[in-house]
Amino acid sequence: MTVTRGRIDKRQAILAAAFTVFARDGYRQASVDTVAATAGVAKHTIYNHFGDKQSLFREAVGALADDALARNLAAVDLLRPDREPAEALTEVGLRLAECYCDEKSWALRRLLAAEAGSMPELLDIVRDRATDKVNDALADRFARLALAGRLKLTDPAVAAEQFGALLTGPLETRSRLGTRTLPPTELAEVAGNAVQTFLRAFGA
Amino acid sequence: MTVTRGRIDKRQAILAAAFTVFARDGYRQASVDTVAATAGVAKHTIYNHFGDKQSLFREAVGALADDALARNLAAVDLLRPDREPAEALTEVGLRLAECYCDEKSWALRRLLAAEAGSMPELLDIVRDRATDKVNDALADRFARLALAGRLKLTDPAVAAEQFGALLTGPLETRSRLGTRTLPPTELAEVAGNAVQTFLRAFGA
DNA sequence: TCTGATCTGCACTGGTCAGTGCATTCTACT
DNA sequence: AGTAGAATGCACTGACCAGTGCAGATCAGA
Repeated sequence: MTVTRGRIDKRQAILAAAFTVFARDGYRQASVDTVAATAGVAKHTIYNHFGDKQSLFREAVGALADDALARNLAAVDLLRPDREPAEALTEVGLRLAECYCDEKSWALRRLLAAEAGSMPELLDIVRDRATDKVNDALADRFARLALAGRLKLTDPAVAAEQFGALLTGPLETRSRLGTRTLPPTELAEVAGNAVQTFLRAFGA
Repeated sequence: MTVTRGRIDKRQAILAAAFTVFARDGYRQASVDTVAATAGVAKHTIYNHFGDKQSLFREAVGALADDALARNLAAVDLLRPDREPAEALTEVGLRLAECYCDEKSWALRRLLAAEAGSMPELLDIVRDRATDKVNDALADRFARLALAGRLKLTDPAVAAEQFGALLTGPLETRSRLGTRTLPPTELAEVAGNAVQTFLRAFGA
């Protein structure tokens, strides 16, 4: 359609294929040839677009972070101050847990951990583009709930940090770093436990 | 001294060097030649002892898990039912946080995450030899405290899971997967926050 | 139809590395 | 002193892979 439409399509296809392959094989193990084959594209095309393997990896990770951000913010957005906290928190907790346990989210975290040593800037990319914003949004909602007298807390940021921890910690352990898929009932159980403890500590 | 003393010493030296190198370079990137050089040993000696690179890695990870287990259990052991829970929990929390933030512990977790896809049995090794036992010990202490009327909780295992999560979650975020070293004051802050929230939820 | 940019297929270089083979040396025990 | 198991040094194979070069195909817009 537009001047560079075909070019943009290739780029997207490459990024998607890249993440798939990196997620499956790991950054080092994955070969650019495999990415090219998966994307249905010549290896040269990849180098034309991204320069080298590392830049391709960075961009693929960034794209995934943007994806994750959108889904997480949509979940947090359900936490409106006029809703009953217990009910709203349970829904938000479950949604966030689902985001966190998404296959691609696990892959992203494993890739980050694997390459944190050699490419520490990756962590900043993901934090700047996703993690921090989700945490801020959650803290903002908590602050509003506190103002409305529906939560008792001194520091909304800490509350957000801990709500997240109560979800992610158990999920990480139980799903074995994402190598085991949790049944929906267990997801709900973890979210329920988190909300229960959170409200015991901070409920009005 | 004994018949195989020299042999055992070599083995230990290799395991220590292996973990150091794997921790620094990652499993794929690390070369057996580098491990041999670091251990001050011929490459052949490594293959004599461990067969191949993967087995060496497994054994090095297992040894680290044993180390970590000992230090974590020592921390949990401070939680005696006759102590004031607030005080004891704070001390235990801080100790556990220190264990968790140990340089080698971070390296171990990063290696696990990196290779979880290709060697899922690693996760079982570490869980069987360390994680599960620490959690069980903690749950056991919580159960005793509840019996003594010093905690109000329905499920000690869930309480232990969540106490751990309140520590590890914030530590993971703040230290950026272990790439940033937390100042002792921040460690204490995280532990303090965790204990405060935990006692708000479960304190008698 | 022409032109320039992009894409493709293929072959190639240079480098790394796991694992092996062999001849030699060391060490501990008898 | 003698012997067997262990350790060493070194050279080598086979495989994998990032990145490049080139010659030709494709497709856009003028």
